[in-house]
Amino acid sequence: MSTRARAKPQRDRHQEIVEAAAQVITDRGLAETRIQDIADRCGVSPGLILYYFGSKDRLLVEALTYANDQSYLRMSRELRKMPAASERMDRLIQLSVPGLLPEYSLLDEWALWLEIWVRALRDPQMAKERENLDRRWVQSISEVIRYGRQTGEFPSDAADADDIAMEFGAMVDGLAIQVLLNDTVMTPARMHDICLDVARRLIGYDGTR
Amino acid sequence: MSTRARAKPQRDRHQEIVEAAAQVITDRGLAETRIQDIADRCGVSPGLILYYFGSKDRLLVEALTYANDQSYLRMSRELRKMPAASERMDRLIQLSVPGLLPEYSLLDEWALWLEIWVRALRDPQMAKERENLDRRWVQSISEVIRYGRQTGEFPSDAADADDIAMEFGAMVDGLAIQVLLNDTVMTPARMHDICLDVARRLIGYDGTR
DNA sequence: GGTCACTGAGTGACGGTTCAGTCCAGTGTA
DNA sequence: TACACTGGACTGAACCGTCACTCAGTGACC
Repeated sequence: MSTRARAKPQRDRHQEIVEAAAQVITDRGLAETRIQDIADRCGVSPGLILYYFGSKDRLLVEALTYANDQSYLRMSRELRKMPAASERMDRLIQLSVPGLLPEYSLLDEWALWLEIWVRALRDPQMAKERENLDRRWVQSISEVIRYGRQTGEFPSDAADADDIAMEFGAMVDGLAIQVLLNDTVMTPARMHDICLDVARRLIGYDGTR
Repeated sequence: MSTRARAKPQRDRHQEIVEAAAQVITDRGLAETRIQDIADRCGVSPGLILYYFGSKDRLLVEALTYANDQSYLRMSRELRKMPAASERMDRLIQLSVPGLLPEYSLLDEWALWLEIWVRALRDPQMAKERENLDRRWVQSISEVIRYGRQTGEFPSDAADADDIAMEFGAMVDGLAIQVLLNDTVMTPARMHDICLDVARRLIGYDGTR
């Protein structure tokens, strides 16, 4: 019996699998992610995963970059809604602190960065991809700075926007790692304070905190 | 006549295995590290590894913390040799940039940090260990700052030494990740420049660069 | 003789990959 | 409308290499 109708309504399987994979990776970690888990999550056989992606590795890389892509786009969209550069900067900072906002915990997103980094150590394709992804994030910082300088909201006599963005972005990465790993000293609130502080010092605007 | 020694010269096997494990992890990555590899590296059977450590996991955690320990101690020793605080600070910075000094590439050390972080995501013991290790590094930064203030070499009117150290340490982490992953924009030299620059700005001393 | 470091041959589980075959939608044909 | 055929999505089971871990045994030393 079991005249199994095509259970799933024919949506884009490729997409569906990538999303499931990203989910599994955040849940169990890259090293503990099995094809079976991904298959289970979209109610499909392991064979089908390979049918679409050829190998586990190809899927993993795609899932990692896809997930990062998504959160980048979400932030981009958010920022564009704010008219003032200082608002954008403050929001950008909020959206960089893992665990600060209950509605966007970002813990998963940051955990995926760690996985990307480790994989990039030995996988040249991942290394290249990682650089692209990272560049984009730093760019959106420097865009906010330039935007503020253009509108006259930020002073224009400070350092090069790209340099500030790199420096600031690096600090955010370092702090986020600690927060993500549940450091007892570096809490989300403290990271948030530091970021606001440093941003204002580097860019030269004053917040309304 | 003295009794003939064992085939293996009786050195502390425990130690030997931990060192071999650390080596293998840096070579192949945590995920690709097999007991067999470690056994091979110290010319011993896989059984013996388990005989000493009970499980692979226990050995891995010990190896990761051990390796970190070693490089911390090495830096500590180095710094103590320098009389001037500014020299200490400059050396500390040199010893933080992966791939800057040919004699201490530090690439391995930083790669191990990445592995520690990922593991700490899901292993509470590793998370705790990671915090201890990290705290120590940050502390040695703030010690240098306090030392410089004590000797009058650094101004004492700037921010709290611990705060500066955390902030600076976080930035170093973030930059080091990029350098480690062969970023085309963030080279060792550039990271070095940024670090010197930021350190001088934060601490308020002037370098002789 | 007893203990301890150590070996090496298992063993069992796991998990990626393969593959032969099933099911079905669509298409062409009469 | 009925039927045959095709190609692609999908399954389930089997395959097979890999590894962590076990254990019975060995030889050296006290």
